[in-house]
Amino acid sequence: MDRPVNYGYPGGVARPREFDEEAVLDVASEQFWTKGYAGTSMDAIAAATGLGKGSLYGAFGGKHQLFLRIFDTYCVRIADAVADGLIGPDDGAYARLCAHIRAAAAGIAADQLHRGCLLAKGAAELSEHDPDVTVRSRRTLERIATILAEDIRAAQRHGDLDQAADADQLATLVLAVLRGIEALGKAGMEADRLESVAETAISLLPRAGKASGTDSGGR
Amino acid sequence: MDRPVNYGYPGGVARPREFDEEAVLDVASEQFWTKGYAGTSMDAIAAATGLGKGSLYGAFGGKHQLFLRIFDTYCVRIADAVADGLIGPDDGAYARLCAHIRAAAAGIAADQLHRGCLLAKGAAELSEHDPDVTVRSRRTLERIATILAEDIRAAQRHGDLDQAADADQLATLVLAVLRGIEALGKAGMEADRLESVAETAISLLPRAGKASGTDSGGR
DNA sequence: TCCATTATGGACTGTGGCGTCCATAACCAT
DNA sequence: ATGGTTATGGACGCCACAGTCCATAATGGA
Repeated sequence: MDRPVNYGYPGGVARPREFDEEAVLDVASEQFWTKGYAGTSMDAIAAATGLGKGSLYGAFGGKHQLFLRIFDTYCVRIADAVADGLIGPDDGAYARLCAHIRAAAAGIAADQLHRGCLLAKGAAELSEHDPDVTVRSRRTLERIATILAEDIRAAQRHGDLDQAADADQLATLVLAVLRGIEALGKAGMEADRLESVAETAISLLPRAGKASGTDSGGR
Repeated sequence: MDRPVNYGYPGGVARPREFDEEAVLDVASEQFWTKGYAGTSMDAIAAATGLGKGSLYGAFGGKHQLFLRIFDTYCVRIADAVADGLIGPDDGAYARLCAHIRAAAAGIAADQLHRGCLLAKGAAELSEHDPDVTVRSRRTLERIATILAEDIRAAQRHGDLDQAADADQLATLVLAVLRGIEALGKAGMEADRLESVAETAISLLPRAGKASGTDSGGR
């Protein structure tokens, strides 16, 4: 039940899978994404993939495990995408950051169905009662924040962002803005205002040489 | 069925309600808030209130209508709370804004159960497929944004915030940051980092007399 | 006291979903 | 061909839930 294929078989050889695991995961992912965890039924996945329930449960264990697996790959993919967009030489780090913020806002604004990000959706729906989801979402956000901070440090080294600013704090703020844009988008805010939020955020980033850095940090 | 009490009765007088409608709404609100819309059953509400299903349906119509009614009052309450905190004389407008941001972050950070805001939770769970919820959440955010913008304009008049900044855009950004902090909180980010996001955001507000206003807005 | 009207609460129905079970099928070394 | 092993797929059991129904209760006017 654990190993799908029986190597080192003592006497017999098992029947092989007839379906493409990745394809099934894609279909299931689509369902979870558009209809949420509670709104997606295993029967619907079975129907959409043409699989029988037995195969589904045999291959993935159950609804929760299936979702977790999809959630995992989504988290990795999205963090990888951020890394692809932001990691690079110091020269251009600032431009990459701006482009990333704009692209994120544009993507959310263009998402007519308000599906949003599966990470956010899954966290909002399940995180409260599902520690597995909480752990994964927090780790992913942590990774994204780290990448953002790294890019910000690069921009600081290159002289585009104020050296006095705390890169980690700034990164967390940028992350909050990105998640906030997503939340506003899901709440139905118009596309152009979402994009304007991105522009405003960019315009407030502490450019090098100017004042208003991180000084009177409350606490 | 519409009017609960029969005034101008033609022949008879109806039996009066035996329960406190507000109390039932409070209990139901608690359930929806902690367990979500899909996760809350009418049976659970009936059990928690001691009511029979007949009374519940007779008084509120159904699950969706009940939720909408709770959602409505929550939206009004939260927007009223923002108004209470932010509306006031120009002198102090900036301080009120900072206090509000800090208070929001602190509140989210202190929310051990990560219940978050019913507005955000409802929107995230239902907005995509429920136009009633979409409309209400968008209107509420709109109202909050307007209040924020008004306060920002007051702070500009008083000379605390840069007059050159677009108050509406700044207000939307602040709103995005607030919603973003909430999203990060629900995703499991630590309390002190959430509060540091608030401080960073405050420190980046365009203070009067300093540069870095809304100038090279992309596009 | 009787009546019209509405509230009450629990039984009941219909639907849908998760997970299991099992007869059958495909596989390959012997 | 046989046999041990795993895949397949659909029927099935079980449970939870939204909403309805109805016998009964409470109320004040006639």
